[in-house]
Amino acid sequence: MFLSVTQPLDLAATLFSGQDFRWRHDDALGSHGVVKDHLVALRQVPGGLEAWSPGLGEKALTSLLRWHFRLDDDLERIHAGLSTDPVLARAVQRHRGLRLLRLEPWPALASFICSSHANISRIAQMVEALATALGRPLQSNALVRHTFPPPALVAEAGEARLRELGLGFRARSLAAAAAVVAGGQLSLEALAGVPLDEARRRLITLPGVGEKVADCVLLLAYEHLDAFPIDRWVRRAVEQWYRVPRGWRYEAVAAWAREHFGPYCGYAQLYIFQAARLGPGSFAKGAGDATV
DNA sequence: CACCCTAGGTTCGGT
DNA sequence: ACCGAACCTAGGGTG
Repeated sequence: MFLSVTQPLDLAATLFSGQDFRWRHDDALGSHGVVKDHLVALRQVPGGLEAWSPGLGEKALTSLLRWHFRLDDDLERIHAGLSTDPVLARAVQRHRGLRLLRLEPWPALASFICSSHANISRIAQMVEALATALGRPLQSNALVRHTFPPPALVAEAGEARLRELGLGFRARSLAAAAAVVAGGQLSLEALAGVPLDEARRRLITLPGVGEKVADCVLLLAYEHLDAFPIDRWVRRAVEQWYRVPRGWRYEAVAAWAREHFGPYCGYAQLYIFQAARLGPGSFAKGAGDATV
């Protein structure tokens, strides 16, 4: 089916920007991924998206995509608000169409526990291994993808099995966090609507979840657009571009960001992250000579 | 081809 | 409270 999209949308940039790790590119099929246990294939075409999902009607697929791509966010207005800052204005202009994604809490939490000390392709590899080994197959013709396994199954798999799947030292944390969630000691459902600080405190009680991972989950899965996850890219960027002092604690930088960028600082983080990785002026190895 | 280093962080042990 | 190091492993860079 064709889905008309009038909002700015750069599909490839959005899908592979390290928010969701379930999307893969395929020359023949376009991009395919798994959203809320549905296999979805997408291709960007003039005026919108060509979308396809086995077993989903047009109405259901439309609402699934509006949900995932946050098509109800008025991106133009958010851009305008952020563009009062000249540094951000340039990043927004360059990466126009890069959108925040909306994710389910558990897959997001598990993915970002895996993100520790790994790059995007490595994270995607771990997440895919989890799904392939423990998830339910979703098949259509030659294409097979898998649902993301629920907490109980990940807990049941245990540390040793997760290590076999290539998670390394993250296996212990993920198995333990899954057990806490599966056992009901921490309800991810009950976190919805909880204020940022309190939700953050609760998430951080989970093994493998620190400030950065908690903020990623809150931003992407709990509608906290004022969360500002700070990884090494973002920290380096704000230190260099905004003269934020080196050595500021995480929470000090986050407070500065909320003050400086306002209630949509989560979107600001997205563009800063992308600009830091992809330049110009990127800190990425070798990016400087290619793009400047 | 062997070796070194880093990658979207968290945790643990020592001041 | 505040640093510093270790932690698995894949992948790219260097000798």
